[in-house]
Amino acid sequence: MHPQILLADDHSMIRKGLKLYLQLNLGYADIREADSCNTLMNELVKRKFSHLILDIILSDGSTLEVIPNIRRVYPDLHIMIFSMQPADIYGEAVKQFGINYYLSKTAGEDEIILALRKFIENEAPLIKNSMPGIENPFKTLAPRELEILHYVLKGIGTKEIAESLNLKMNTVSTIKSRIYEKTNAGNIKELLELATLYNVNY
Amino acid sequence: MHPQILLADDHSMIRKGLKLYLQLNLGYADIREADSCNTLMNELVKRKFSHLILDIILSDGSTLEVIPNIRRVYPDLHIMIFSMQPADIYGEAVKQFGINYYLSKTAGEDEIILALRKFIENEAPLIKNSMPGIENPFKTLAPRELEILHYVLKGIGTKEIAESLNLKMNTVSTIKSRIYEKTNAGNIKELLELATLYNVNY
DNA sequence: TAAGGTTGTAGAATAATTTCTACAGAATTT
DNA sequence: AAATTCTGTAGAAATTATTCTACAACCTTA
Repeated sequence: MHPQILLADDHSMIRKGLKLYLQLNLGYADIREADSCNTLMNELVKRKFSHLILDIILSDGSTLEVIPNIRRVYPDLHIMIFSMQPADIYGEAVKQFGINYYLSKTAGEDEIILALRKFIENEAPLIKNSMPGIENPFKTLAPRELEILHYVLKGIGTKEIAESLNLKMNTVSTIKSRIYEKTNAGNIKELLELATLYNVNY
Repeated sequence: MHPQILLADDHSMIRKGLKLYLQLNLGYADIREADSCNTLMNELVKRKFSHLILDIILSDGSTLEVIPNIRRVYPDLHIMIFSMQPADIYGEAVKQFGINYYLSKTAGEDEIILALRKFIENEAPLIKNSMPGIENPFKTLAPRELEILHYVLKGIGTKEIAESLNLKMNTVSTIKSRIYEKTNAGNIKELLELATLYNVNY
Protein backbone atom coordinates (compact mmCIF):
# COMPACT_ATOMS: atom_id res chain seq x y z
CA MET A 1 0.00 0.00 0.00
CA HIS A 2 2.16 2.88 -1.17
CA PRO A 3 0.98 6.39 -0.33
CA GLN A 4 -0.39 8.60 -3.07
CA ILE A 5 0.53 12.14 -2.25
CA LEU A 6 -0.77 15.47 -3.52
CA LEU A 7 1.16 18.67 -2.81
CA ALA A 8 -0.62 22.02 -3.02
CA ASP A 9 1.50 25.12 -2.70
CA ASP A 10 1.77 28.24 -4.79
CA HIS A 11 5.55 28.37 -4.58
CA SER A 12 7.01 26.02 -7.11
CA MET A 13 10.28 25.78 -5.21
CA ILE A 14 8.49 24.55 -2.12
CA ARG A 15 6.78 21.91 -4.20
CA LYS A 16 10.07 20.95 -5.80
CA GLY A 17 11.79 20.72 -2.45
CA LEU A 18 9.05 18.63 -0.91
CA LYS A 19 8.69 16.40 -3.89
CA LEU A 20 12.36 15.72 -4.38
CA TYR A 21 12.78 15.22 -0.71
CA LEU A 22 9.91 12.76 -0.44
CA GLN A 23 11.16 10.90 -3.48
CA LEU A 24 14.87 10.83 -2.88
CA ASN A 25 15.03 10.48 0.86
CA LEU A 26 11.81 8.81 1.87
CA GLY A 27 11.23 6.78 -1.24
CA TYR A 28 7.68 7.90 -1.98
CA ALA A 29 7.41 8.12 -5.72
CA ASP A 30 3.74 8.73 -6.30
CA ILE A 31 3.45 12.49 -5.98
CA ARG A 32 1.46 15.10 -7.82
CA GLU A 33 1.34 18.88 -7.53
CA ALA A 34 -1.15 21.76 -7.53
CA ASP A 35 -0.58 25.48 -7.27
CA SER A 36 -4.12 26.75 -6.80
CA CYS A 37 -7.37 25.71 -5.18
CA ASN A 38 -8.67 25.15 -8.62
CA THR A 39 -6.03 22.70 -9.77
CA LEU A 40 -6.13 21.14 -6.33
CA MET A 41 -9.78 20.25 -6.77
CA ASN A 42 -9.14 19.04 -10.29
CA GLU A 43 -6.35 16.75 -9.20
CA LEU A 44 -8.50 15.31 -6.45
CA VAL A 45 -11.23 14.20 -8.81
CA LYS A 46 -8.78 12.90 -11.38
CA ARG A 47 -7.52 10.09 -9.19
CA LYS A 48 -7.30 8.73 -5.69
CA PHE A 49 -4.93 10.16 -3.09
CA SER A 50 -4.11 8.99 0.39
CA HIS A 51 -2.31 12.11 1.59
CA LEU A 52 -2.70 15.81 0.94
CA ILE A 53 -0.11 18.36 1.99
CA LEU A 54 -1.20 21.92 1.45
CA ASP A 55 -0.50 25.53 2.24
CA ILE A 56 -3.26 27.81 3.48
CA ILE A 57 -2.77 30.45 0.83
CA LEU A 58 -2.69 29.40 -2.78
CA SER A 59 -2.53 31.58 -5.84
CA ASP A 60 -6.28 31.89 -6.21
CA GLY A 61 -7.37 32.14 -2.60
CA SER A 62 -7.45 30.46 0.76
CA THR A 63 -7.66 26.72 1.09
CA LEU A 64 -9.77 27.28 4.20
CA GLU A 65 -12.60 27.77 1.74
CA VAL A 66 -12.22 24.42 0.03
CA ILE A 67 -11.12 22.25 2.94
CA PRO A 68 -14.68 21.66 4.24
CA ASN A 69 -15.71 20.38 0.82
CA ILE A 70 -12.66 18.19 0.53
CA ARG A 71 -13.33 16.77 3.97
CA ARG A 72 -16.90 15.98 3.08
CA VAL A 73 -16.13 14.27 -0.20
CA TYR A 74 -12.94 12.49 0.86
CA PRO A 75 -13.35 11.76 4.56
CA ASP A 76 -10.46 9.29 4.57
CA LEU A 77 -7.91 11.59 2.99
CA HIS A 78 -5.09 12.45 5.37
CA ILE A 79 -4.53 16.19 5.32
CA MET A 80 -1.54 18.14 6.55
CA ILE A 81 -1.21 21.90 6.53
CA PHE A 82 2.28 23.05 5.63
CA SER A 83 2.33 26.77 6.04
CA MET A 84 4.21 29.85 7.15
CA GLN A 85 1.37 30.84 9.42
CA PRO A 86 1.91 30.09 13.09
CA ALA A 87 0.31 26.85 14.19
CA ASP A 88 -1.12 28.26 17.39
CA ILE A 89 -3.43 30.46 15.38
CA TYR A 90 -4.27 28.58 12.24
CA GLY A 91 -3.85 25.16 13.78
CA GLU A 92 -6.78 25.88 16.03
CA ALA A 93 -8.97 27.05 13.19
CA VAL A 94 -8.08 24.07 11.14
CA LYS A 95 -8.86 21.56 13.86
CA GLN A 96 -12.49 22.45 13.34
CA PHE A 97 -12.21 20.71 10.01
CA GLY A 98 -10.74 17.63 11.59
CA ILE A 99 -7.18 18.37 10.53
CA ASN A 100 -4.62 17.36 13.08
CA TYR A 101 -1.40 17.77 11.19
CA TYR A 102 0.05 21.22 11.06
CA LEU A 103 3.64 21.82 10.10
CA SER A 104 5.36 25.18 9.94
CA LYS A 105 7.51 26.06 6.96
CA THR A 106 9.90 27.80 9.27
CA ALA A 107 10.53 24.62 11.23
CA GLY A 108 14.04 23.20 11.05
CA GLU A 109 14.92 20.60 8.52
CA ASP A 110 15.01 17.75 10.99
CA GLU A 111 11.65 18.61 12.40
CA ILE A 112 10.10 18.83 8.97
CA ILE A 113 11.52 15.51 7.91
CA LEU A 114 10.32 13.81 11.05
CA ALA A 115 6.88 15.32 10.68
CA LEU A 116 6.58 14.30 7.06
CA ARG A 117 7.49 10.74 7.82
CA LYS A 118 5.10 10.55 10.74
CA PHE A 119 2.31 12.03 8.70
CA ILE A 120 2.70 9.70 5.79
CA GLU A 121 3.09 6.70 8.00
CA ASN A 122 -0.08 7.71 9.82
CA GLU A 123 1.33 8.19 13.27
CA ALA A 124 0.18 10.48 16.03
CA PRO A 125 -1.11 13.97 15.21
CA LEU A 126 1.28 16.88 15.26
CA ILE A 127 -0.74 19.62 16.81
CA LYS A 128 0.08 19.67 20.48
CA ASN A 129 -2.43 21.13 22.84
CA SER A 130 -1.49 24.76 23.04
CA MET A 131 0.53 25.78 26.04
CA PRO A 132 -0.86 28.43 28.33
CA GLY A 133 1.05 31.67 28.04
CA ILE A 134 0.68 35.02 26.40
CA GLU A 135 -2.67 35.44 24.79
CA ASN A 136 -2.27 35.59 21.09
CA PRO A 137 -5.15 37.80 20.05
CA PHE A 138 -5.40 36.15 16.67
CA LYS A 139 -5.97 32.78 18.24
CA THR A 140 -9.60 33.55 18.96
CA LEU A 141 -10.47 34.40 15.38
CA ALA A 142 -13.00 32.16 13.67
CA PRO A 143 -12.15 30.63 10.26
CA ARG A 144 -14.05 33.19 8.28
CA GLU A 145 -12.50 35.94 10.33
CA LEU A 146 -9.02 34.66 9.54
CA GLU A 147 -9.91 34.47 5.94
CA ILE A 148 -11.00 38.06 5.83
CA LEU A 149 -8.04 39.10 7.96
CA HIS A 150 -5.90 37.74 5.19
CA TYR A 151 -7.35 40.23 2.76
CA VAL A 152 -7.38 43.09 5.23
CA LEU A 153 -3.69 42.65 5.93
CA LYS A 154 -3.00 42.99 2.26
CA GLY A 155 -4.63 46.38 2.30
CA ILE A 156 -7.64 45.29 0.30
CA GLY A 157 -10.83 47.27 0.86
CA THR A 158 -14.20 46.08 2.09
CA LYS A 159 -15.87 46.24 -1.28
CA GLU A 160 -13.24 44.23 -3.06
CA ILE A 161 -13.18 41.62 -0.31
CA ALA A 162 -16.93 41.30 -0.54
CA GLU A 163 -16.68 40.78 -4.27
CA SER A 164 -13.91 38.21 -3.99
CA LEU A 165 -15.83 36.16 -1.48
CA ASN A 166 -19.31 36.76 -2.83
CA LEU A 167 -20.50 38.46 0.30
CA LYS A 168 -22.31 41.69 0.98
CA MET A 169 -20.18 44.57 2.11
CA ASN A 170 -22.15 44.67 5.35
CA THR A 171 -21.06 41.17 6.09
CA VAL A 172 -17.44 41.94 5.49
CA SER A 173 -17.70 45.04 7.65
CA THR A 174 -19.29 43.09 10.44
CA ILE A 175 -16.55 40.51 10.35
CA LYS A 176 -13.92 43.21 10.20
CA SER A 177 -15.35 44.85 13.27
CA ARG A 178 -15.22 41.50 15.06
CA ILE A 179 -11.58 41.16 14.06
CA TYR A 180 -10.79 44.60 15.44
CA GLU A 181 -12.72 43.84 18.58
CA LYS A 182 -10.98 40.54 19.22
CA THR A 183 -7.52 41.82 18.47
CA ASN A 184 -8.07 45.13 20.19
CA ALA A 185 -6.60 46.95 17.23
CA GLY A 186 -7.87 50.45 16.62
CA ASN A 187 -7.03 50.78 12.94
CA ILE A 188 -5.24 49.00 10.11
CA LYS A 189 -1.92 50.38 11.18
CA GLU A 190 -2.27 48.74 14.58
CA LEU A 191 -3.62 45.57 13.08
CA LEU A 192 -0.60 45.33 10.81
CA GLU A 193 1.70 45.92 13.75
CA LEU A 194 0.01 43.22 15.77
CA ALA A 195 0.16 40.86 12.85
CA THR A 196 3.87 41.48 12.53
CA LEU A 197 4.33 41.06 16.25
CA TYR A 198 2.54 37.74 16.31
CA ASN A 199 3.95 36.64 13.02
CA VAL A 200 0.67 36.52 11.22
CA ASN A 201 1.24 37.09 7.56
CA TYR A 202 -1.68 36.74 5.35
CA MET B 1 35.39 28.07 -13.58
CA HIS B 2 32.46 26.42 -11.87
CA PRO B 3 30.14 28.67 -9.87
CA GLN B 4 30.22 28.51 -6.09
CA ILE B 5 26.74 29.20 -4.83
CA LEU B 6 25.41 30.20 -1.44
CA LEU B 7 21.69 29.99 -0.72
CA ALA B 8 20.22 32.01 2.15
CA ASP B 9 16.61 31.37 3.02
CA ASP B 10 14.88 30.62 6.27
CA HIS B 11 12.64 27.97 4.75
CA SER B 12 14.55 24.76 4.50
CA MET B 13 12.23 23.44 1.81
CA ILE B 14 13.00 26.40 -0.40
CA ARG B 15 16.69 25.73 0.08
CA LYS B 16 16.18 22.06 -0.67
CA GLY B 17 14.18 22.81 -3.75
CA LEU B 18 16.70 25.30 -5.07
CA LYS B 19 19.66 23.16 -4.22
CA LEU B 20 18.33 19.97 -5.71
CA TYR B 21 17.14 21.83 -8.72
CA LEU B 22 20.47 23.52 -9.33
CA GLN B 23 22.26 20.24 -8.83
CA LEU B 24 20.06 17.84 -10.70
CA ASN B 25 18.89 19.97 -13.57
CA LEU B 26 21.55 22.58 -14.06
CA GLY B 27 24.52 20.57 -12.91
CA TYR B 28 25.91 23.02 -10.38
CA ALA B 29 27.26 20.96 -7.54
CA ASP B 30 29.02 23.47 -5.35
CA ILE B 31 26.23 24.81 -3.17
CA ARG B 32 26.01 25.76 0.46
CA GLU B 33 23.14 26.97 2.61
CA ALA B 34 22.36 29.52 5.32
CA ASP B 35 19.15 30.16 7.21
CA SER B 36 19.96 33.39 9.00
CA CYS B 37 21.96 36.56 8.50
CA ASN B 38 24.34 35.22 11.05
CA THR B 39 25.13 31.94 9.33
CA LEU B 40 25.13 33.78 6.02
CA MET B 41 27.98 36.01 7.19
CA ASN B 42 29.79 33.03 8.64
CA GLU B 43 29.58 31.09 5.42
CA LEU B 44 30.88 34.05 3.45
CA VAL B 45 34.09 34.33 5.47
CA LYS B 46 34.61 30.59 5.50
CA ARG B 47 35.25 30.35 1.79
CA LYS B 48 34.88 32.04 -1.56
CA PHE B 49 31.55 32.26 -3.41
CA SER B 50 30.74 33.54 -6.86
CA HIS B 51 26.94 33.71 -6.44
CA LEU B 52 24.60 34.50 -3.58
CA ILE B 53 20.86 33.85 -3.74
CA LEU B 54 18.99 35.20 -0.78
CA ASP B 55 15.62 36.06 0.64
CA ILE B 56 14.98 39.44 2.22
CA ILE B 57 13.67 38.11 5.49
CA LEU B 58 15.74 35.51 7.30
CA SER B 59 15.11 34.00 10.69
CA ASP B 60 17.09 36.62 12.56
CA GLY B 61 16.22 39.72 10.62
CA SER B 62 16.30 41.46 7.28
CA THR B 63 19.13 40.92 4.84
CA LEU B 64 18.75 44.53 3.78
CA GLU B 65 20.77 45.29 6.87
CA VAL B 66 23.71 43.10 5.95
CA ILE B 67 23.75 43.53 2.18
CA PRO B 68 25.67 46.83 2.26
CA ASN B 69 28.42 45.17 4.25
CA ILE B 70 28.50 42.19 1.96
CA ARG B 71 28.70 44.47 -1.04
CA ARG B 72 31.57 46.40 0.47
CA VAL B 73 33.61 43.35 1.40
CA TYR B 74 32.80 41.22 -1.65
CA PRO B 75 32.23 43.65 -4.50
CA ASP B 76 32.49 40.92 -7.12
CA LEU B 77 29.91 38.61 -5.61
CA HIS B 78 26.84 38.21 -7.81
CA ILE B 79 23.75 38.67 -5.71
CA MET B 80 20.16 37.72 -6.48
CA ILE B 81 17.17 38.37 -4.29
CA PHE B 82 14.68 35.51 -4.28
CA SER B 83 11.74 36.67 -2.25
CA MET B 84 8.01 36.75 -1.73
CA GLN B 85 8.12 40.51 -1.33
CA PRO B 86 6.92 42.45 -4.35
CA ALA B 87 9.72 43.47 -6.68
CA ASP B 88 8.26 46.86 -7.42
CA ILE B 89 8.83 47.96 -3.85
CA TYR B 90 11.88 46.06 -2.73
CA GLY B 91 13.49 45.80 -6.13
CA GLU B 92 13.93 49.54 -6.17
CA ALA B 93 15.37 49.66 -2.70
CA VAL B 94 17.77 46.89 -3.47
CA LYS B 95 19.09 48.58 -6.58
CA GLN B 96 20.67 51.09 -4.25
CA PHE B 97 22.99 48.33 -3.23
CA GLY B 98 23.85 47.52 -6.79
CA ILE B 99 21.71 44.40 -6.94
CA ASN B 100 20.14 43.88 -10.31
CA TYR B 101 18.64 40.44 -9.95
CA TYR B 102 15.29 40.14 -8.26
CA LEU B 103 13.21 37.02 -8.62
CA SER B 104 9.80 36.45 -7.09
CA LYS B 105 9.03 33.22 -5.30
CA THR B 106 5.57 33.27 -6.74
CA ALA B 107 6.90 33.24 -10.28
CA GLY B 108 6.11 30.20 -12.36
CA GLU B 109 8.49 27.30 -12.53
CA ASP B 110 9.69 28.06 -16.03
CA GLU B 111 10.40 31.65 -15.23
CA ILE B 112 12.34 30.72 -12.13
CA ILE B 113 14.43 28.21 -13.97
CA LEU B 114 15.24 30.63 -16.74
CA ALA B 115 16.15 33.35 -14.26
CA LEU B 116 18.38 31.05 -12.26
CA ARG B 117 20.30 29.96 -15.29
CA LYS B 118 20.71 33.50 -16.54
CA PHE B 119 21.88 34.66 -13.18
CA ILE B 120 24.46 31.99 -12.72
CA GLU B 121 25.71 32.32 -16.23
CA ASN B 122 26.07 36.05 -15.68
CA GLU B 123 23.75 37.21 -18.36
CA ALA B 124 21.69 40.38 -18.48
CA PRO B 125 20.26 41.74 -15.25
CA LEU B 126 16.66 41.05 -14.40
CA ILE B 127 15.77 44.43 -13.05
CA LYS B 128 16.06 46.95 -15.80
CA ASN B 129 18.68 49.50 -14.97
CA SER B 130 16.66 52.67 -15.05
CA MET B 131 17.67 55.95 -13.53
CA PRO B 132 20.93 56.06 -11.63
CA GLY B 133 20.40 56.53 -7.93
CA ILE B 134 17.11 55.78 -6.29
CA GLU B 135 14.51 58.43 -5.91
CA ASN B 136 13.04 58.42 -2.50
CA PRO B 137 9.38 58.75 -3.35
CA PHE B 138 8.77 60.70 -0.17
CA LYS B 139 11.26 63.32 -1.22
CA THR B 140 8.83 64.84 -3.65
CA LEU B 141 6.12 65.43 -1.09
CA ALA B 142 5.14 69.03 -0.41
CA PRO B 143 5.17 70.28 3.20
CA ARG B 144 1.46 69.94 3.70
CA GLU B 145 1.58 66.51 2.17
CA LEU B 146 4.25 65.42 4.61
CA GLU B 147 2.24 66.86 7.45
CA ILE B 148 -0.75 64.82 6.51
CA LEU B 149 1.38 61.79 5.77
CA HIS B 150 2.42 61.93 9.38
CA TYR B 151 -1.15 61.45 10.50
CA VAL B 152 -1.89 58.85 7.87
CA LEU B 153 1.06 56.73 8.95
CA LYS B 154 -0.31 56.73 12.47
CA GLY B 155 -3.48 55.16 11.18
CA ILE B 156 -5.59 58.26 11.76
CA GLY B 157 -8.62 58.68 9.53
CA THR B 158 -9.47 61.48 7.14
CA LYS B 159 -12.12 63.01 9.34
CA GLU B 160 -9.94 63.20 12.39
CA ILE B 161 -7.06 64.63 10.39
CA ALA B 162 -9.35 67.29 9.00
CA GLU B 163 -10.47 68.21 12.48
CA SER B 164 -6.94 68.33 13.85
CA LEU B 165 -5.77 70.64 11.09
CA ASN B 166 -8.96 72.62 10.67
CA LEU B 167 -9.45 71.54 7.13
CA LYS B 168 -12.35 70.12 5.22
CA MET B 169 -12.34 66.40 4.72
CA ASN B 170 -12.27 66.95 0.98
CA THR B 171 -9.01 68.80 1.34
CA VAL B 172 -7.45 66.03 3.34
CA SER B 173 -8.66 63.46 0.84
CA THR B 174 -7.22 65.43 -2.05
CA ILE B 175 -3.86 65.66 -0.34
CA LYS B 176 -3.96 62.00 0.53
CA SER B 177 -4.58 61.09 -3.06
CA ARG B 178 -1.59 63.20 -4.06
CA ILE B 179 0.51 61.34 -1.52
CA TYR B 180 -0.57 58.00 -2.92
CA GLU B 181 0.06 59.20 -6.42
CA LYS B 182 3.54 60.45 -5.70
CA THR B 183 4.61 57.42 -3.71
CA ASN B 184 2.90 54.99 -6.00
CA ALA B 185 1.36 53.24 -3.04
CA GLY B 186 -1.95 51.55 -3.64
CA ASN B 187 -3.23 51.47 -0.08
CA ILE B 188 -2.20 52.14 3.52
CA LYS B 189 -0.50 48.81 3.80
CA GLU B 190 1.82 49.63 0.94
CA LEU B 191 2.34 53.15 2.18
CA LEU B 192 3.42 51.84 5.56
CA GLU B 193 5.78 49.41 3.90
CA LEU B 194 7.32 52.13 1.80
CA ALA B 195 7.66 54.37 4.81
CA THR B 196 9.45 51.63 6.69
CA LEU B 197 11.64 50.95 3.73
CA TYR B 198 12.67 54.55 3.29
CA ASN B 199 12.85 55.27 6.96
CA VAL B 200 10.17 57.87 6.98
CA ASN B 201 9.19 58.62 10.53
CA TYR B 202 7.68 62.06 10.27
C1' DT C 1 -31.32 19.59 27.59
C1' DA C 2 -32.05 24.24 28.27
C1' DA C 3 -29.51 28.54 28.33
C1' DG C 4 -26.22 31.28 26.58
C1' DG C 5 -22.43 32.44 23.67
C1' DT C 6 -20.33 32.26 18.74
C1' DT C 7 -20.45 32.42 13.79
C1' DG C 8 -21.94 33.60 9.29
C1' DT C 9 -24.90 36.31 6.96
C1' DA C 10 -27.37 40.84 5.68
C1' DG C 11 -30.94 44.97 5.43
C1' DA C 12 -31.43 49.73 6.54
C1' DA C 13 -29.59 53.74 7.93
C1' DT C 14 -25.74 56.42 8.69
C1' DA C 15 -21.12 57.99 8.33
C1' DA C 16 -16.65 58.41 6.29
C1' DT C 17 -13.98 58.80 2.26
C1' DT C 18 -12.96 59.60 -2.44
C1' DT C 19 -13.53 61.72 -6.94
C1' DC C 20 -14.07 65.25 -9.98
C1' DT C 21 -13.74 69.81 -10.64
C1' DA C 22 -12.06 74.34 -9.74
C1' DC C 23 -9.27 78.18 -8.59
C1' DA C 24 -5.80 81.38 -6.83
C1' DG C 25 -1.25 82.02 -5.45
C1' DA C 26 3.57 80.18 -5.47
C1' DA C 27 7.34 78.05 -7.70
C1' DT C 28 9.64 76.56 -11.69
C1' DT C 29 10.72 76.28 -16.42
C1' DT C 30 11.23 77.91 -20.97
C1' DA D 1 8.27 87.63 -18.81
C1' DA D 2 5.15 84.24 -20.18
C1' DA D 3 3.87 79.61 -19.73
C1' DT D 4 3.56 75.77 -17.02
C1' DT D 5 3.42 73.05 -13.07
C1' DC D 6 2.76 72.56 -8.12
C1' DT D 7 0.22 73.68 -3.70
C1' DG D 8 -3.34 74.46 -0.74
C1' DT D 9 -7.94 74.69 -0.41
C1' DA D 10 -12.94 73.03 -1.08
C1' DG D 11 -18.02 72.24 -3.06
C1' DA D 12 -20.91 68.72 -5.00
C1' DA D 13 -21.63 64.24 -6.09
C1' DA D 14 -20.52 59.60 -5.91
C1' DT D 15 -18.59 55.78 -3.70
C1' DT D 16 -17.17 53.01 0.04
C1' DA D 17 -17.39 51.65 4.76
C1' DT D 18 -19.49 51.27 9.33
C1' DT D 19 -23.12 50.69 12.69
C1' DC D 20 -27.01 48.83 14.50
C1' DT D 21 -30.00 45.32 14.32
C1' DA D 22 -31.48 40.63 13.43
C1' DC D 23 -31.60 35.82 12.95
C1' DA D 24 -30.65 30.99 12.20
C1' DA D 25 -27.35 27.56 12.87
C1' DC D 26 -23.97 25.96 15.45
C1' DC D 27 -21.17 25.13 19.96
C1' DT D 28 -20.40 24.96 24.78
C1' DT D 29 -21.51 24.63 29.28
C1' DA D 30 -23.98 24.17 33.46
